[in-house]
Amino acid sequence: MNTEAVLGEHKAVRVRFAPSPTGLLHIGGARTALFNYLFAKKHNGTFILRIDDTDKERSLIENEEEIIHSLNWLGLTWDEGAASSNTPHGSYHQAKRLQRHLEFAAILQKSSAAYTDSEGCVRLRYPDQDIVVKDIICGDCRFSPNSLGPDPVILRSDGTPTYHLASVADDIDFEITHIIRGQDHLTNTAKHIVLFEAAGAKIPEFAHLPLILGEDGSKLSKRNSTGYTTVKEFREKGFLPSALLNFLNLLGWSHPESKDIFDLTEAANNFTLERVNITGAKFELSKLDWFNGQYLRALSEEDLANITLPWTGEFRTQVESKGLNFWTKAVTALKTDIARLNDVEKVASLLLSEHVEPNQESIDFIENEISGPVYKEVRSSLLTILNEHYPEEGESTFSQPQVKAILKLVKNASKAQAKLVFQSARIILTGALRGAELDVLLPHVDRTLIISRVSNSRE
RNA sequence: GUCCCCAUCGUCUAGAGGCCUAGGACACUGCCCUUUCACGGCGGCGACAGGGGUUCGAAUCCCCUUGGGGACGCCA
Repeated sequence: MNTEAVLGEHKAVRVRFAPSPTGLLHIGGARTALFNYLFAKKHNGTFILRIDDTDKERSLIENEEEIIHSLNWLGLTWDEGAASSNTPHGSYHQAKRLQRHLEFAAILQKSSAAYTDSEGCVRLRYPDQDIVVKDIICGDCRFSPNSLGPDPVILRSDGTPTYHLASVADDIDFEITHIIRGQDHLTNTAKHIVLFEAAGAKIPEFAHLPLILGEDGSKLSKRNSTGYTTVKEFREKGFLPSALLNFLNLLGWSHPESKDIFDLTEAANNFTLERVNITGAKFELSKLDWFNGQYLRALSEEDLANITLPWTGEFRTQVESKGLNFWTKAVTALKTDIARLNDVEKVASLLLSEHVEPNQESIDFIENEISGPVYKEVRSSLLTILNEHYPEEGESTFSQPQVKAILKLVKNASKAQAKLVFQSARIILTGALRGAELDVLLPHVDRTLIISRVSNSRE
């Protein structure tokens, strides 16, 4: 049971990602979509998007739109299915395939593979023998029918199909060859195998992916209070799709050459289900932050400017009026200060504010009995020195050598430790103890702004 | 509770009997670069859950214990 054997049969690989629009796309779903995508690409197969909207009450069109938006944002494009122009099998929305599902249920009832219960539901009848799920990742899992709970409902008392029926019917009709989904579906798969057999259909290959766990070690869900879990949230927090994808790719899979940073093409070329782990993986945000930094810093100047511009927030108009050239140079110089895109507004503020509010760390510094006096001294000497210096002819900003020279004068005007002097200057000019180098930042800030920051700073 | 699955550094993982005094990445930390932060570079800390087997030899195979997770819906 391995993919090589399947390849040997020269059967065209067809996989599907089948989200339910009862919620948004969360990262577990995104990882499932990713692995389906990679498997399809690796085998020159077809990646299909199906919308599992059999729960009429809770399925929302907004959710469906957001799921599709998220998949597109990630770049996980599908070859066939919902929201695609390629739809050889008709609708890929389960709700629209009601007739087909009812037909399937009727066939099952006729062959007594299913029966109507006292409540009016149609249930699948379990066989007497154990059901074995043959899984590429998990190996063989044997279930005795009575351990799977009551016979699964396939038609509700109102006559509508449930997930089990609709999913299997569509997997058969869409000629799905490999079902790649989360391990939480393992027992469902046992039920589905019964359905496939009752339908006389070929049973697809299965691969159950390890679960992505929250920091507390339990299944990551929307209810998980720690951090964010939906792709939408990651997008809004300023993560790059490339970084999120790379991070997700390494949750349960490893590159054969132990590479850490690779794109979708590289992953697809090397992807095999045999390299997928069986153990659940905890999600750790700090690693995602690292990936984000790596991808952000690898961006070209042009891409960096274009991607960061919409994140300038309240400074956007000002940035745009100063021009793309200004922004490109400034954001490139300050890119080591950006971890997530929502840090960009802070960077814009450092370039354009007349006044900077010191953060708590800085206030402590100002109020400290050792550093406080240095701060005061630096503040007044900075004011004096700046009043005597002007940018070169025709410029509104100091050049980097000028900034360096000014800082040197400030440093020499004090007998205090260089470190304290520079930290003081940093607080006065940026409001923070940490951040970009002053001689990198200041050449992008107008002299008038610099002076007003100093005079507006705390005394 | 019943059934299924799992178990290598704090985290993600490499590892398919000797190449393992267990490798990499994140995090943490030290040094260098920097008259300040970061980025970067070079180091450090840090794991085969426990116990029995099998074997000349086990992180790797088997069993038990313990621990963890998942599933048991007219949700998907």
